[in-house]
Amino acid sequence: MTILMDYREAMNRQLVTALRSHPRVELETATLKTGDFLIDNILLIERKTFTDFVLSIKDGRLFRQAVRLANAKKVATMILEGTSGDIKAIGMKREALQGALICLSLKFNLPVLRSMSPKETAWLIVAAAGQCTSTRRTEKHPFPRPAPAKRTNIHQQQLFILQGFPGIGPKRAKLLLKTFGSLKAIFSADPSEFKKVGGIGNVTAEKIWEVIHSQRGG
Amino acid sequence: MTILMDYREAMNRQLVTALRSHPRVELETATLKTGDFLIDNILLIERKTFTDFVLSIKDGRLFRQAVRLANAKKVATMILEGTSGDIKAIGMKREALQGALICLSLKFNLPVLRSMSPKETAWLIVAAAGQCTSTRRTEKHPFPRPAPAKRTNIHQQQLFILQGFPGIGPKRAKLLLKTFGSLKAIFSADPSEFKKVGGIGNVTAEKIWEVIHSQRGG
DNA sequence: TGTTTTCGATCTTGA
DNA sequence: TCAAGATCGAAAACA
Repeated sequence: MTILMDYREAMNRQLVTALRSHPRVELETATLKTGDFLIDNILLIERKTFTDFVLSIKDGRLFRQAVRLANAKKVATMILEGTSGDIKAIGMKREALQGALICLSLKFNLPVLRSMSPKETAWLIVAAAGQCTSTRRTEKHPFPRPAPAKRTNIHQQQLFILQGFPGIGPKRAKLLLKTFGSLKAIFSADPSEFKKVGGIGNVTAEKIWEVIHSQRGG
Repeated sequence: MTILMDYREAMNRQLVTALRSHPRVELETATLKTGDFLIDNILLIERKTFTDFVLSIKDGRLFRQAVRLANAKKVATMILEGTSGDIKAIGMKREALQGALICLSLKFNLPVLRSMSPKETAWLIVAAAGQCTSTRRTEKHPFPRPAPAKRTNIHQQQLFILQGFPGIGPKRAKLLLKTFGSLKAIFSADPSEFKKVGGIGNVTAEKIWEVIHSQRGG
């Protein structure tokens, strides 16, 4: 079994030692674009300590990573490492933790395994790899992935585009889309119709209309 | 939110009480073929105590259930209820537990959530249902879009907006604007017209059109 | 199948 | 110390 390990993880002595101690494991260091471990090009694993976990929630990194893991054409999982003492020390509310786990598991189809120590993390990696590879030998895909809950949200993209207009931030973008229903309706509206939307005045309405209708060279 | 609860779970007083205490929850008892809870016909949940869990591994019931849950066209998850003390009391080895969790998560694509008590199980059910049913959660906090450096030039603004569409970067944005002349013309075009622009093919054309015309709730 | 474009990530610079 | 800009590489889409 060949484990490609991201170079960052290579600095974790305990984990590396534990992995090397497995006779069937061949460990290589590489630069992985997504995830921390790639086993036999089948199984993709992201390892996070609780501290990492909390930080990556705060800066929104967690969910971007989750999307990418789910989109990779691999079996993907996250291993969350730490004890209940760690959670308390960080000061994370249990509800917040559970909420994040629900989101990862159900919205992103990314299962989360729990580990108490680097040593157990190593064990989990090997065990998971063993189950995935053996699965592959017997049947190709025993159970098709449940409906891809992933699928980038069109609504989100529409809001994103609206925010490109001058004077339009998240709040007004949401109001506009709610009022008009679709981007097409917004792009076909008159300045006077914009002003009916709360928070948009004369100046902003005119600017938006101008950007939409301005022709090349005019 | 309507929760269909299997009649066997109805005997769990603590759980039922906790569920009823949620104002938005409408609780009904039914005979479910698969799983223990079905929420809004979207989310399917199997609840197990550690004791159940161990027993159902031994008699092979666990994996048959997992197959059924995975095959149901719903978002499915298992809630494992109990404390670490319970595990010890049962005498289950940690490796065996982890092995089973790996199998459920990766082989059967059935994520497992952990709960300490019936009360927390109720909380988990409601929270999970909330995340699965409401796409509105993202509506509340749209991600802000980083603004461009210069906003003075109208032409630049138009290009910036076009780059908000999927698959559109600087090159294609410029080509689009050059071909159609104004944003208005682009937003009124058919997918087939997009494809005439060099560098834009089927996939991108359809995506753009979808973002423009997609209506709220459809 | 080869080439181009986009997109995410990292690195760097400057406040 | 953090944020915005430039750079780089990989994946996806085009032809």
